[in-house]
Amino acid sequence: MPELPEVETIKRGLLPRLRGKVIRRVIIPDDSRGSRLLRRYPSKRSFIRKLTGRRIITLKRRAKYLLLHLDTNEILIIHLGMSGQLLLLPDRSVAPPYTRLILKIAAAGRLCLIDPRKFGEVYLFSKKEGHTTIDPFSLGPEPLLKSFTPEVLGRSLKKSRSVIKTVLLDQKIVAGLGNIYTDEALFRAGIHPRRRSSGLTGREIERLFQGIREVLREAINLHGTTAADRRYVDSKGEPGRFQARLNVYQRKGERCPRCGAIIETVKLGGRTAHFCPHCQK
DNA sequence: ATTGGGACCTGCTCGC
DNA sequence: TGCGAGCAGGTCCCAA
Repeated sequence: MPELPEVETIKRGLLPRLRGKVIRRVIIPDDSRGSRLLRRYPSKRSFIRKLTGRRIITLKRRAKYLLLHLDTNEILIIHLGMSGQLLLLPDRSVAPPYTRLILKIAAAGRLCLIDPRKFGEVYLFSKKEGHTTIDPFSLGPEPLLKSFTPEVLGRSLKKSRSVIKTVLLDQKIVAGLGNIYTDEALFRAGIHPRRRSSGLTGREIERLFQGIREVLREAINLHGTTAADRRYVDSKGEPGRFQARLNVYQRKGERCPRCGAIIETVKLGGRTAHFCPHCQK
């Protein structure tokens, strides 16, 4: 579900409510197949022990990961997978169905991670001495930072032999894009998703760079995309509003807002790419 | 070494 | 109405 703009929205919503607060209790509800949530963290017991009583210093986002910096040298890392939600609910509310993790936060409420499909994952990462940023996943550049430039993008695209749609989904190339925003960025750039990334011209790379930046900024401003199934909501349960601005994603069979041609889809790398056959060459 | 395909999960929608 | 197939915002793992 959540791509960069959705995770950014969740982070912004939670930051003022969680900053400086203490985690009083950690609950991982029983799961018949054990906790897949902690599949890369060695021990549920030590996870709970290390979190309990910790103060949350700040919240950050890296790509699609939410990072809770604790008053120890550790960071709680949350990834919401395909179907994850993070809701901060009042103290005495009942945990919704599919709640996989509950953090009881003093003077804030219950932070519930809800995840029907169990693709979400959490773990604790220890900050190394002298490192201010963490990067355990060898992620590529943050697309909204200054360090991301058309040249940086272009160099990565030249190296790959794959199709541009697939390459943009690779988190090592650009961190934070998913199926929605790759489709929308390619539309804005006028590039067909099946083009070879190494064959793009300098001008096309420039347009793609701008397209990525613009679509992410606009989506953040509108609090992300709540698609047809309405699964994505922010930490207060509010849907996003960017879906009204989608040009191609989930608009198969509809008319292109720019030229009126019928939007098509194609399967690439196991994902559905949406595009306008007239505007995207 | 890349890269493409399947696996991991569950719920929902659509067509027969 | 019922049922099975196919689909879904992501990432990892393994065989070519």
